[in-house]
Parts: sequence; structure tokens; C-alpha cells
Amino acid sequence: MIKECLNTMNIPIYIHVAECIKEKINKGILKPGDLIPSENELSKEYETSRMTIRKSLSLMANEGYIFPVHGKGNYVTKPDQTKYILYFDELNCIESHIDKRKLLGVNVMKPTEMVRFHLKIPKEANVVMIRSLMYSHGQPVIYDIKYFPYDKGVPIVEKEINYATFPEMVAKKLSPFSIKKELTIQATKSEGELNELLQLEEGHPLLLIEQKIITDKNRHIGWGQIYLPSEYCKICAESSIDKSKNIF
Amino acid sequence: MIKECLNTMNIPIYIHVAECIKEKINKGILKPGDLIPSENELSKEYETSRMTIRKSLSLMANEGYIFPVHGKGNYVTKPDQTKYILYFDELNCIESHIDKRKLLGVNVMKPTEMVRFHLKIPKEANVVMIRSLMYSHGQPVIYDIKYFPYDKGVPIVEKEINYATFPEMVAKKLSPFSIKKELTIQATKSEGELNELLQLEEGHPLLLIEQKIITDKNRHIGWGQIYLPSEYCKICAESSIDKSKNIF
DNA sequence: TAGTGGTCTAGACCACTAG
DNA sequence: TAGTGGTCTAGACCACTAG
Repeated sequence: MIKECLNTMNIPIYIHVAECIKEKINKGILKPGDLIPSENELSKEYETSRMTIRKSLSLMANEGYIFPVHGKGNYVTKPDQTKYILYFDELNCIESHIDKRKLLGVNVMKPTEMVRFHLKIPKEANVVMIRSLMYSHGQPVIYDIKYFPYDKGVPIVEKEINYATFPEMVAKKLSPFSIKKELTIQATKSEGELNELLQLEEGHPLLLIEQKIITDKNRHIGWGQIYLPSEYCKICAESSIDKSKNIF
Repeated sequence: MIKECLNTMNIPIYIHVAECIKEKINKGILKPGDLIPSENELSKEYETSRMTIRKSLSLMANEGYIFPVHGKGNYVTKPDQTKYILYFDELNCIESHIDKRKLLGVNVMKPTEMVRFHLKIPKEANVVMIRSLMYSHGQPVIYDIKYFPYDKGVPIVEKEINYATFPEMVAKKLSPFSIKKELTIQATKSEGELNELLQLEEGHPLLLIEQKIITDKNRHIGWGQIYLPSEYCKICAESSIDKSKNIF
């Protein structure tokens, strides 16, 4: 009877079962740390096969609701209240549209201590430094410096510099699945050269975002700094529990 | 032969198949947008059942490598280069250990315009404001303000205020699965009251992190601001493609 | 030893896609 | 119409857990 009702509505059984159990978790009937009924018990309760129940449980485990323990059962997760998802892309990190990009310079140089530290390269190596300013409505809003190890064989193409994001630029020959990126966000203030470049008064608050790109072989192939005047940029993140659409 | 070899090594077939295909993607043999061989072709190639192949594909889809299209096949994903995972918890966001927490005040008050905007409550409503300072080695390092709608029935327990994170405090009766959190990060500078509280000079760079907590019924049940002197805090995030351990 | 989850099979029927 | 992925079954055998 249950199955017929569901089938006419075209909702797969495994989705229905998962929804039922998730509802119990959301309402607190099943609490973090609790053991949910076993696969065999659930197959009887929902009059379906064990494999279908396993599909429901696998879905819920992927969504972060439960986790299985071999020989014991499936436990309700204690969710990680500290985890967030953040989207960042230096070409789209400010609210207003970037209408101009000015290349300030492309230099091959010996690395400073800090650049050496981040790219993990020897003193003798050369690095490429690319500096650019981005404008919105005639106002400079982003100052961007990128460094990567200098590779004689690879020409630096201006078009790529202007229209590519950092990962695209640095890892153009690598599979996008084989690179890792790290981001750090800190507060700083405008001083020295930054005042002129970004047309700011001394001491103006800035977000400093550093980006690092690392290959699957642990080669550090890019490091960059992005300076953003505080009024143009807020970084947003949200909690990451992957829930079904009907909850939010 | 293949199966026997795998079985003696105790590696499940579905893991092996997924590893093989992921390697082809990481090496660029299969590129974003490409169609991978069909489930039937793969079952022949790896001499296993279609359900086992489906388990491999499901694993890879969850890890973000491929996505299935009904009636067409499984495509290699174009990964989202802008997505990062960030961990944030106001009690553990600075490198050094917080050894003291001083409660500056707990007030029931009429909301300011900004608080009303964030909590989406009417003018007449009351809010609770909790202000505290956190210290590390005798130095104030975090100034924290939290607001939530005042609910007469619920007493405010000092212990909870002192030792709970915001989500724990505000949603103590709710299932942790039924709340959503939002974070915004911006740069600002110390001025007025902040100078004294955090013992900073006027204009010192600060990170301002705002946290909002929303229920599954879209009730805004908490909003907070956290001020952090730049030298004590860097927010870190990293790319989120969920890869198997042997890659990194 | 009884119960749990983990892997795998061979088959069925379905809905969707595209020539 | 042939090929694709989506759902579901009834069964097998295994490794792990805990009394």
C-alpha cells in the first residue's frame, strides 16, 4: 500500500525513507549520537529491500546526517558547527563590476624572503611577479600581486594575465582536479605605495587576501596578495550542511 | 584474474574502478566536459556487475569528479575554482589560547536600526545584547557582541554565555541540523570605544566578522559582531574538492 | 554466537535521449 | 529504436562488534 502510493507519485522509495528519517533528526526525535534502527529493521518497517535502505542511508551519510560504524550501526552525526562554505574569485570579489584592468608590470626577479617562503624555492631561482590594478567606475578598487616560479620555456601571454583568474593562469596545463588552493584573509591598513595606487588616505582599512596554489605533487606554483579597500569588499560564507532543498 | 588480485589485497572493486577513472581525470586523459564510458561498457571492461560500477560512479559523483545525465551518460565535471571550505568558531579563531573571558554586560533593550535589520524584528520587540571581551596572556584580543530576540520565558544563564559558541547558545533547544549560519568578513579600524576595550591606538586595523543564525523556518535568531585586531587573527580557507587521501 | 554493516551479483523494469 | 542512466529486488558471503 505504501509503495503503491509512492509509486503513483513518482517519488523513489529510497528518497521517501531518507526524508522520513531526516525529519526525525530535524525534529530532535533522533539526536546526535543516537543509533538509528538497523538496516534490517528499516527494511521491515518500510517494506523494501535492504539495498534500497542502504541507498537511503548512503544519501543521508553524504548529506552529513548520519555515519555508519561497521558491526555496530548508523549513528546520528554531531554536526560540525564551525564549517562554512566560501566562494572567492579575485575577479568577482567586489560587489560592483570591474570595468578596467591595468597591468602595472611583469618582472622576472630574485624572490624576497617572503616569496621564497611561500613558493618554497631556493635563493637562486627566479620568480615572475605580476602587478595589476583593477578599476570600477574609474576608481581603483583592487591591487593584485601574483608570484610564480619562472619557467624559461613558458612564455607569459598578456591576454592570459588580463583575463584569467589565478588558478587558470598558473595551472593552465594541469588538470583542475590536481591542484589545491589555500586562502588567508586578514585586516591591514593602507600605507606607502598602497596609498597612491588605491588613492587612499594613510591608514585606510584594507582586506588582504593571500592565495596559494599547490599541485598534487606538493609543488607550490603560485602565491598572490590581493588588497581590497574595506568599503568595496565583504567576504561571505555560509554553513555547509548539505541539506535537501525542501528544508531551506 | 584482476578480481582475485584485488580481493587478496582487500581493496573493494568499486574503489579500484573509481581510482582508475579518477587517475585518468587527474592526468587529463579525461577532460572536463568529456563523457566517460557507459555503465555497461565499464562493467565489461572491469569484469564486474553494473551495480558495482554504479557504486564507483556514485562515489566519484559525490567527490565532484563526474555528474550523471539521465539518458546520456556521465560527464567529467568542470570544477568550481572559486569554492573554499572555511572553519570558524569565535572561541578558537585566534592562534593563541584564550585564557580569560570577561562579560561586559547583558542588557535587554530596544533594537537599533541595524540590529532590527539583521534580526528582522519589529520596532516594539526587545532584544538581548551580550558584550564580552576575551583575553590571551592578559591582553584583550577579541571583542564580541551578540544580539538575539528577547524571549521572556527563557532565562539567560551566565554559564552558557561564557562557555558556549553562538550557535550553541542561541539554538540550544533546536536540532543542530535545522539551523543555517552566515558569516561576513570585512576590514575596519579601531575607533572610539574599541580603542579602550582592545587597548589599541586609534586607526588600528581590525577584522570584523559578523555571524547570523537562521532557523529552518527562516527566523533570524541571532546576530553578532566579532572584532579582532589584525595581528591576532588570520582566517584560513582551502579548496574543497573532496579528494581521496592518496592524492594529497 | 547473533547482530551489524560492507561488498557484490544477475536480473528486472523504468524514463530519458537522440537518431 | 537502441542506448543511456535510475530504481529495485532477493540473495550470497564477508568482516566487525559485543555479550
